[in-house]
Amino acid sequence: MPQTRKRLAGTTGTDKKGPSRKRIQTENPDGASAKMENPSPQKILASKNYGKNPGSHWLMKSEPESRLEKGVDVKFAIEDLKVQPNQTACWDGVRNYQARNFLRAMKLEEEVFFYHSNCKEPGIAGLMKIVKEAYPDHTQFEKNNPHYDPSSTKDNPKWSMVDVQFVRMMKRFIPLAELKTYYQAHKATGGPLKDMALFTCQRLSVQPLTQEEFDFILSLEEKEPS
DNA sequence: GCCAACGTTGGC
DNA sequence: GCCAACGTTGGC
Repeated sequence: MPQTRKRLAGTTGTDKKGPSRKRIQTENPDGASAKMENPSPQKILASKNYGKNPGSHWLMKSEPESRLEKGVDVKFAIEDLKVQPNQTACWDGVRNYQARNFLRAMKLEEEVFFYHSNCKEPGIAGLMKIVKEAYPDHTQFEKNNPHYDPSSTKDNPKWSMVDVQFVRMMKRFIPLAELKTYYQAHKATGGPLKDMALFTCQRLSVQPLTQEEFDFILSLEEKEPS
């Protein structure tokens, strides 16, 4: 089993600091209209049975550039997946409940966009598929792992992972900036990306896509970069 | 169970 | 390197 490290979402926050508190709440820049009309990300995700049906599509984020987390490099680019034995790796280290629940909903053979985050050019790099459904993430029990969770027990593991296999690179890299342009246009016109989780649930590292979102993004491969 | 503020995410 | 956004923590 390949041991790979991916950047994880979420905060386990196992070691709490001292009692000092000083952060001030950030103010909404446009003052008066503090309450947005937008439905909450949770409502959006809940409203569509995302991830509940067989044949769902997904997007998972990973960092393609080196970055140390507790002294361990969390870099994992699509090129790193490609050179694993069987081009397969376990997607470990997810420490966010919503993301974990999506991992647990994933079914064999479902397709997943490999998204490069926290890097020079963020965006969708390629396609992979689920080759093993959710099982306990071993890194939660490893004291020296950056994603060690002392609150989890082997009897009742908190965190799950899946195995993914490389399918192919995108015919061209689909940059975040381009997706965002479509998202903003579609929000106004009601196009396929109007609720895309990449923008409505910005910090979610494992997220579902509708068939329409998935198909639209694939169609961008054939288009000129905009 | 509320909610202040902490710490992380991740684009820019 | 900055910092907005936001999920999580923990005092009360």
